[in-house]
Amino acid sequence: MSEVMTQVIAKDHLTQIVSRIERLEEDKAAVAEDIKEVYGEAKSHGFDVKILKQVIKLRKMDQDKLAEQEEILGLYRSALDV
Amino acid sequence: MSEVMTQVIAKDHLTQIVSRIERLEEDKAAVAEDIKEVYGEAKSHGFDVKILKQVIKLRKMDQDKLAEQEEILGLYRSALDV
Amino acid sequence: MSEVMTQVIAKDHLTQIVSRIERLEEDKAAVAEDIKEVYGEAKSHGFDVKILKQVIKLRKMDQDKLAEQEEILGLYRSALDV
Amino acid sequence: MSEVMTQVIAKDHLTQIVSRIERLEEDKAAVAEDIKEVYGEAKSHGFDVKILKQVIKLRKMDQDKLAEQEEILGLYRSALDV
DNA sequence: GTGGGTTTGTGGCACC
DNA sequence: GGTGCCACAAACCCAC
Repeated sequence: MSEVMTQVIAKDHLTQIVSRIERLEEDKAAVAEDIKEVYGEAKSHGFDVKILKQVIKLRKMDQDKLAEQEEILGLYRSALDV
Repeated sequence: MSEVMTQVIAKDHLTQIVSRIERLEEDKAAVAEDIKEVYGEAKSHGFDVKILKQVIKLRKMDQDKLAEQEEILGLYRSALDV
Repeated sequence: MSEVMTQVIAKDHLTQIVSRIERLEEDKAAVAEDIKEVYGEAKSHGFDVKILKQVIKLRKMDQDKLAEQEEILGLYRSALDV
Repeated sequence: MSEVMTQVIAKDHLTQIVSRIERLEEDKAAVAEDIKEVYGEAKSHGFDVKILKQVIKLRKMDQDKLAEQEEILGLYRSALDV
C-alpha cells in the first residue's frame, strides 16, 4: 500500500477516534449536568448539598474498601489457582 | 403533619436523592471507562495517547474560546443596549 | 544522632517550612488584593469589570493555547526523533 | 474634547489596566510556584505534604477566627466612638 | 514512588 | 440574604 494511502487511512482513523472521544466527553458532561441538577433540586428541598456530597463520598469509600478486599481476595485466588 | 411523619418523608426523600446521584455517578464512571477504552484502542493502533489528548484539548479550547467570544459580544451588546 | 535530637531538628525544620509557606501565602494574598484594587479602580473609571475579566481571560487563553501548541510540537518532534 | 480623543484616551487607559493586571497575575503565579517548590522540598525531606497543607489550613482558620473577633471589636469601637 | 494531568471540592464574589 | 458562578486548592489516578 502506498505511503499516501496509509496516511489517508491513518487520518480517517484519527478523525474517527477524536470524534468518538469527543462524543463520549459530551455524554460525560451531560451526566455531570444531571448530577448537578439533582443536587440543585435537593437544595431547593432544604437539603445541605455539602453534607450530601460528604455522605455520598463516605458511601463510596466504604464500597471501595469492599472492592479492595475483593481485589485482594481475587489476587489470592489467582495466585492459588482456586 | 407529625414530626415523625416529616422525618420519614425526609428520610425517604434523602434515600431517593442519594440513590439517584449514585446511579448517575455510575453512569459517569461508565462513560469515563469507555473513553479510556477508546484511548487504549487508539494506542494499540499506534497512536500516541498523549498527543491525542493534547489535540482534543486544543479543539476544546477552540470551542471554549468561541463561547467566550460570543459571551463577551453579548455583554457588549447589553452594555450598549443594542 | 539521638531520636530526641532528630525530633528537635524535624520540629525546627517543620516550623521553618510552615513559616516559609505562610509568608508566601501572605504575599500571594497581597497580590490578589492588588489585583482586586486595580479592578475597583477601573470600575470607578467607568470600565465594565465583567468585560475586563473576559478580555483578560481570552488573552490568557491565547497564551495557553500557544503554549499547548508548542508542547504538542515538541511531542511530535520527540516522537519522530527529530 | 473630541469623541475620537476620548476614545484614544480610553483605549490607552484600558491597555494600561490590562497590562497592570496581567503583570500582577504573573506575580501571583510566581508566588504560587514558590509555594509549590517549598512543598516539594519538604516532601523530599520526608514530610507529608497532605498533612502539611492541613496544618497550614488549620492555622489559617484559627487566625481568621481571631480576625473575626478583632473585626467585631472594631465594630463595637466605631459604634461607641471609642 | 514520583510527577503530571484530571477531576472534584471549597471558598469567595457579584448579582439579584 | 441567598444563589449561582468562577477561580483556586486538594485529591486521585495513571504512566513512567
